Amino acid sequence: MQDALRRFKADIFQALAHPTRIAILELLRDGDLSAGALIEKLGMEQANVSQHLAVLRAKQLVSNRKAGNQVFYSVRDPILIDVLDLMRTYFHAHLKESLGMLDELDKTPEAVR
Amino acid sequence: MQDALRRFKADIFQALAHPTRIAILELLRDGDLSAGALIEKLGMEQANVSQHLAVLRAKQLVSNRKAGNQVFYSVRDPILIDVLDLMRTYFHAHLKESLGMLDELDKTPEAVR
DNA sequence: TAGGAATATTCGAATGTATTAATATCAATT
DNA sequence: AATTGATATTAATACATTCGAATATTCCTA
Repeated sequence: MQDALRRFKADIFQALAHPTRIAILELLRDGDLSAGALIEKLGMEQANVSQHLAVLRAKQLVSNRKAGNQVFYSVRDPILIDVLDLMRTYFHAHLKESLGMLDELDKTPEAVR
Repeated sequence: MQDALRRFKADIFQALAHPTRIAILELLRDGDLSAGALIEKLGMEQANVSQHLAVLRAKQLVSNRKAGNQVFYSVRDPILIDVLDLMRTYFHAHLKESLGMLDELDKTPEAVR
């Protein structure tokens, strides 16, 4: 049982373990977006984004609703946003040591982080 | 820059994306443990655990200190524990739907979750 | 109902990750 | 300095993930 739980947790983290999927969740932070809107904002291949969305769907991190021609995605549980926020705190505390990005970080507009 | 940040975040999540590594962090929750103690508690191959520890070290999720013959590990930043706790809340909210574990879950002693 | 727009799926090649077995390193002890 | 105990590293194999290209599906509208 413990192990099943940990596999479940690991699966969620695995779903978060890609820059594009993180970008998607961050874009969905403030509300729904259509697949097309995501593709445009990400500036990536349609198929690629669609595949990443499939991963997020499979792990149930997002929910989707069809509206005619389009599919709108949203973050399924706001706890996930809390997790991302907590991690952001973590990243800010450790990015400097981990990479040599301290100067760049300080110059980065708030909105970007 | 944005992208570098997301790669960094994804890397951290990647480090968390394995049941054994989650188990290690959970074992380290309440204090340091030697590699040997971890190996014993996990009941896994020495080399395997050591490699997972290497991943956690590489991503700086744990710190280690040598004490003679042994190496003691600890969670480097308590925020990580908070993240795991948040995730636990998440799992409890969604485990039932995600897997068919509801019965097992209800039978599981509190201490295990 | 044919065509077009939006999205999803499948396939293959490249790359990355996990595991085991074998070996190496390092510190303590004799 | 040789041996032992604790931990780390390397190498090989198996398995999973990612990506782009091509194709399929679904819904809308002419």
